[in-house]
Amino acid sequence: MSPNPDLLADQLHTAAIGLLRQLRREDDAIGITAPRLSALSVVVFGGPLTLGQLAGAEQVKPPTMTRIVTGLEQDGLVERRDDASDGRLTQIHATAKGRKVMAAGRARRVETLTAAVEALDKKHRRELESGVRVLEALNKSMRHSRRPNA
Amino acid sequence: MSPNPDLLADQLHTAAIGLLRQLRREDDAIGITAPRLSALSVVVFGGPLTLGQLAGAEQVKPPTMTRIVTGLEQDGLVERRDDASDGRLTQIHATAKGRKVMAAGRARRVETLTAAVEALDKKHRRELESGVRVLEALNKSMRHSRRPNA
DNA sequence: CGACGATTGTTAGCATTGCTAACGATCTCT
DNA sequence: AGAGATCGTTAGCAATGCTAACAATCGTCG
Repeated sequence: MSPNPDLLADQLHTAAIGLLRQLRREDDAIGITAPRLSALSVVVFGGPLTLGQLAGAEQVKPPTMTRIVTGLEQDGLVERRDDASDGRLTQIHATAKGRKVMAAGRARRVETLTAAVEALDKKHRRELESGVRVLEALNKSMRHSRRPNA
Repeated sequence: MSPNPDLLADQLHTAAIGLLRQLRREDDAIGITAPRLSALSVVVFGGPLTLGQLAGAEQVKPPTMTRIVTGLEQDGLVERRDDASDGRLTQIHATAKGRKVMAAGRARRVETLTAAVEALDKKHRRELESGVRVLEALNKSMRHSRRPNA
């Protein structure tokens, strides 16, 4: 019962991959890809922010975020606005449509997952909740303990 | 403390996305991408199997798996062999190098994650373990409850 | 035995994401 | 004013994922 870190890490990895493969399909079916939905979520709930900040939040390089934002903009979900005080900055604002789509998309995005979670009994659901908490903490710690590399 | 399924599902989704973004970077640094490593894992541990079976196991369409296998083959990690009894089938075998790289890759792949897991105290580690168990069950149930679509 | 249909894998072509490198514009500091 | 830093974009590369269309092979049925 004392979890081996290596094994646990590997199992977590595998489980996360499997989960996302499922969800990606759902997202694709909605007509908005996962990275875009994720970015839109940040813009909608995190208020207007610059492209660089958004890239940082999504842990992606600026060129990648430029394209994602362009896509969202073409779909009318976000808006680019020049910053009044600093001409280099581009503020990304959510549009009304963006907010609407986000609400609907968010609901549908996790529909399958929600159904699966609902099927769990209370005990398992609580276990999952604890696990998610730990997972969130894990993400933060990994994000901050950037090592040079291998 | 009774977890709301919607919220929990969404948090899980977000956490899984964040986790994989981290790990993908590690995988990339190794020189083998996540889908390839995952496929290689199946071939190494799941014995020889046909391309179609591999595609099914990885929940990917055959054309996608064709390219992944081609990549692995060019790296000398797997081998294509014609099936003796059915000329349509292509059996995918792991090479010695493939097995070796797998072992090393697997270790390095979860290195960062392992370090993060190791940093957890016993209580949190056990919570994470329970969560992973539930997650695995969740994946299976989602995989089987394929709905038409939205 | 031969032809038709089903199965398997491949090729071709499209879209998306992710990166690095290089550039233009703008700000800041001297 | 000018030098250097910062921000976003463009360009170009690699990889994944899909659908559509094809070739090859198998199995069955007349």
